Amino acid sequence: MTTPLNAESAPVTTGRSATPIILDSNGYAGPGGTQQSPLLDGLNPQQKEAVEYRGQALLIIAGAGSGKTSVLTRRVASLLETRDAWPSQILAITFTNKAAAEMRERVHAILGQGSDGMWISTFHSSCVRILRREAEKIGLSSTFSIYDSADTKVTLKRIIKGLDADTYGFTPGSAGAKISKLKNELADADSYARNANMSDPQEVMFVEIFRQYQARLRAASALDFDDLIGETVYLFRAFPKVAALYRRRFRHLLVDEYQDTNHAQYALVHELTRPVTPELAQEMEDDGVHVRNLRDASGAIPGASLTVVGDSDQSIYAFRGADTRNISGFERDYPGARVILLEQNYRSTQNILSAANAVIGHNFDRTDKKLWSAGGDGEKIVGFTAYSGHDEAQFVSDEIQVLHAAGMAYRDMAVFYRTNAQTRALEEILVRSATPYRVVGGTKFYERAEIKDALAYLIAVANPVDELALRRILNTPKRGIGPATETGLSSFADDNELTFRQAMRNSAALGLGPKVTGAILELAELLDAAALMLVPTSVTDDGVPVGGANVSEVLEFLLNGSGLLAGLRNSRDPQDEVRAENIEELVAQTKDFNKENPDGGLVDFLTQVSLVAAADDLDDASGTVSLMTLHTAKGLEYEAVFLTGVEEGLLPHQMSANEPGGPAEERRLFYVGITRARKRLYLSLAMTRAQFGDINVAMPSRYLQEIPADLIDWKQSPGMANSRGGTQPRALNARRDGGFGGFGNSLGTGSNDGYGGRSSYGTSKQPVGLPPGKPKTEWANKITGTVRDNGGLELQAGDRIRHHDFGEGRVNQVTGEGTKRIAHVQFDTAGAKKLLIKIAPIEKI
DNA sequence: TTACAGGTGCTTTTT
DNA sequence: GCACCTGTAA
Repeated sequence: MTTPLNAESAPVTTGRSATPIILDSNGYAGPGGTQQSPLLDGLNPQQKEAVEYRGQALLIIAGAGSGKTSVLTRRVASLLETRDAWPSQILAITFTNKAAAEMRERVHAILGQGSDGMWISTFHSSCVRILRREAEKIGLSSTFSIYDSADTKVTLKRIIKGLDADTYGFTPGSAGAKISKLKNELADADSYARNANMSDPQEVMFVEIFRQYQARLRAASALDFDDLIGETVYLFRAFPKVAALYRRRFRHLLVDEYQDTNHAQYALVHELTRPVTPELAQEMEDDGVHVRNLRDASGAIPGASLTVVGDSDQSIYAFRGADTRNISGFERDYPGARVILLEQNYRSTQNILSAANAVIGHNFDRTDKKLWSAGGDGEKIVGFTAYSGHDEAQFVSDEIQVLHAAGMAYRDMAVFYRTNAQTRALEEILVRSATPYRVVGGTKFYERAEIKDALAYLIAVANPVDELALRRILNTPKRGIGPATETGLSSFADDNELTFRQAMRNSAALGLGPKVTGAILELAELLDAAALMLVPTSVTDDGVPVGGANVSEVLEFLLNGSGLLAGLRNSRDPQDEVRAENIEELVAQTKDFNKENPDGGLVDFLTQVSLVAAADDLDDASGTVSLMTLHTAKGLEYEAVFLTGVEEGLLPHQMSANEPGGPAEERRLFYVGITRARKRLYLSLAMTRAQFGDINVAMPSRYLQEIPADLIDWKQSPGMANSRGGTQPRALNARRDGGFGGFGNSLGTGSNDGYGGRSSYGTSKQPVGLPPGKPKTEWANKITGTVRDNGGLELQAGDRIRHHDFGEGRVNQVTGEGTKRIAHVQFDTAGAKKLLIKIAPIEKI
């Protein structure tokens, strides 16, 4: 379950009066006396200073595993304990809702008292909260919808179709990415148009797409993810008095993961920490807003104190507009800022840290920072080169079982990968080995079609002008309302300046068939009736409305009235049974929501659902292995980490190659992955990887050779590359003394015998490796021409073969063409495998 | 209007 | 390998 939305705290206009102690020129006054606060127990000197420092601006450079969360939490607790702040004066911004919930809990645990009124949430949640309050000021309904990327895509698709913009090469994806990027820079269609080369028809078209997109969102009273930040900045800039109220309220701002803030978020932080001018402060006072005890000698309200925590080495969201200059320019932006470095690592063994340091050291243009641990070297990193993605998954699964047998809980293990597509092979194998696992993020629950359908009903009730939601449910379940009718309704609405919903109510005027008209009216009435359910039946003396239906009641009413659930239940498609169960799960979630948020309304529920992050649905209590992308892994830690797919093209990813700073960002991603591990780290790669349904040969990642050889114990090494040929990435940190086959080498010559490097078994002292030089001779004998197809090996069903590792087996079938011919082999002991004939270590017998 | 068949293109990461 | 799109038949 996700983090409950906090009950709304007191509105700013009635906020409690503030404590006068905001600034302390000497830093920290201390909680009195010589006694050290228990808050500082077990902290090192740098951490202590980070907790106790009092001043306008503080930058904490926190290396991975340096106790950042603990410091941040204690700092908040300390601010409260020393009476430097009331809870309601604190705004702490975290990266995920989960981190926010954790922080809230820990502050509560430390202080044992209410942290009520404190805002601990993500950038997006905080902004929604502000925007819902101030919505009418910027021409929005307070029940505005929040569009996710899928909603954006659908909207853009319609616009592009309407403009025939695909002839200019625009796709919903490309246009969406560009718009998002601009919004992160706080640009809008007009400002973009002013600077664009408008003699370029493509630019003109883009501006038009951008304009129409914005207009559609407006008409639907909707904001996309980027707008949530951008519109809040706009609100503060356009309405100084509104901004002043929030500046007055939030006296202490704390921002986690500052290296991942984009320009819009940076601007937001700036707006919130700006001083209130004497004139404005006076105006507020005249309006009856209590500010006197906050004003300084000049009559102004000084800017709030700002604490940011970050680590540029862990910046992995540049593709989303994150700009590390925000962190590197902090001292320039906030003159007199204090900078504290946390370098001692409390998480990982020294071997893991040494690997991490070595890797990240290859990024230039960074302030050198070396993590160190007092915890000893620990185990070596385990390396494994698999034959295929499935083989790799098998290795991971086997090792998980070994660790588990040795007493490690499943929940303490995690498997990381670069792309979501890699889960397929992993899941297949984990299911087969009955390993309990869960995919964190991935295809998220709320992104499933049936869930989006059900939610669209709720959105249509909460925000009646949202055309997107209405059109989604118009013919779901099937009501005989086809695309022709849908566009008919839409243009009818446009022509008569009606909303889509009003057009539905007036559908009789369209002259459609009685059946279709009836279906449209029935849906409109259902939604109207649901909206009525929400209206409170009475009001208490304090003005609190009572009697309105809660979220689950409305949802169940809609599901029954629309027949959505019944339709799935009665379907003969077995998949629909699962979909029905998912909807039941959603109903259960609304009931949980009611319980956890007695005051929460429909809009609150929808907001919470819109803003869940991948990492939020992590349930620490579940005894399962966690599978997730490297991006999702940030901020988490595990006893044992499997970092899979450490291959060229995957890590670094192919797509990053053209982007400026791409390879460096990929390296940081690798670094983030490594530093998640506490005790055991496994790096694995595959020599072939299935992609887009066919199989490709993969190369070991360049980052592997950046790790000192003595830190890795290769169970199966990719082998030593290549002294001849020379175009391929060079030797990995395989042991130099052994005679490894040349994985990279043989690729370089356009051929491959498969398991060049299989001869090494890491710590094994047996001379299993081929003598140096011998492999070369062997290849020299075998290689004829540029491409060798495993010596021209022809296989057909029925043939017996011998495999280097799997032993003997029988070929059941041969599929594919040319270099991608695949033998489906039933091995006598190793089971069924698919092998790429060209490179598999096999011979016919 | 719906259902289905066949073709196409695609994946980096996410609030 | 799959999701999505398009075109066709009922």
